[in-house]
Amino acid sequence: MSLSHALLGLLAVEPASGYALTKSFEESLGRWAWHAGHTSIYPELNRLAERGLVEVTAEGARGSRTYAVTAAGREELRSWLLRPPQQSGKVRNEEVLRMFLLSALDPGDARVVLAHIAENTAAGAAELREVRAAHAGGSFTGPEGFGQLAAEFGLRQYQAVHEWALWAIEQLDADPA
Amino acid sequence: MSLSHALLGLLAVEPASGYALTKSFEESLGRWAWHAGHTSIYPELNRLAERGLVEVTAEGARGSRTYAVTAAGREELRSWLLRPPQQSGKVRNEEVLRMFLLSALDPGDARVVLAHIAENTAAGAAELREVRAAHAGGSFTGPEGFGQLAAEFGLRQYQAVHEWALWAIEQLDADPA
DNA sequence: TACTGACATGTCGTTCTTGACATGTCGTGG
DNA sequence: CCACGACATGTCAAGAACGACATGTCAGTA
Repeated sequence: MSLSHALLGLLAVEPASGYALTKSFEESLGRWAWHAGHTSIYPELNRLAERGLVEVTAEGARGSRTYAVTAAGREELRSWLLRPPQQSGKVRNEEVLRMFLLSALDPGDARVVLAHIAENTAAGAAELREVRAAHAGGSFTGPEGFGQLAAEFGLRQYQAVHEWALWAIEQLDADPA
Repeated sequence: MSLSHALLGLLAVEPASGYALTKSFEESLGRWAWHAGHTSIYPELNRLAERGLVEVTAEGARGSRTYAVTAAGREELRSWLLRPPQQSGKVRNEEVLRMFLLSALDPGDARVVLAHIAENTAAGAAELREVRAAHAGGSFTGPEGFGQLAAEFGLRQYQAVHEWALWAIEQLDADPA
């Protein structure tokens, strides 16, 4: 299961509580790579702890527990990341699905949807340019690098989709058959 | 559930059997937008038929049934596609997850993974350039357009990730901290 | 004729995910 | 001092998805 690796990855960069991890999923990881709510995260953390891949390193206010990866967890994460990517990874993305199904609409409707996409991706790109600026100048591994690599990735992704949408509108206009 | 809309979308472009839909998921839709196996597709088709969104229009050899969307199904699909995209769409993508977790590796390992990514995306882009060439010249709505829009989308996606990987390697080389 | 591989559809138990519900703490502002 | 919102963790039932298993047809070929 990939959720376990997502958690190991976040904890490998920086120890955190279940609550903090949930926030990470909401704000960055979950928007791009792997969605999960707290109802999946807490039980999974307990399972990882049972398997000895993470451990509680501190307990704070309001019953919070800070988890960190163990040596075994770090090794498991490394071997997963270096494992040759087998084809047929499960992909789920509702936004991309909408784009794939555009051809099912008549050209007028398709133009509307494409215009929405172009607008949203432009807004997203603008947002990420600010994030990137805020993270600029740090090192590229560790917590700093995480933000930078991710922001740059998302930004390029948004730009690519934005340009694709503009291209598609152009095609529709040129070929109203 | 998005699976139902994926099926409606494919059938709206062109009537097909469950088997043909399964192939579509394996070859294009499932690689980019929404993964599903035949064990999800067949029961869902039956459910859609019960709800009156699709219907069997022909029965062929080996017990095959060709489905087509009904007027109600087309309306449902259209309203879903035009619906304002609410934030927090569920995303799942193991490959992207790997990219997000790169910062958890030491720079040497990260370079290896990034090199793999650069290689794979270059190969994927080359493959899609051929697909695009094969689909060139048709109309942009209907079955033809589906292939063209999708191929172009995937190609740009691959290119963006490829360039991101090269950029990331450059950053690592420039900043070996 | 017999074999093989693609075509074609299905069930079933296990596992995963989700949304609703539940509980309690702590800091801030009215 | 009380209310509120953020912090913090959890359970549970319902629904969805996956892998393994199951069955049968049809065309080509050895």
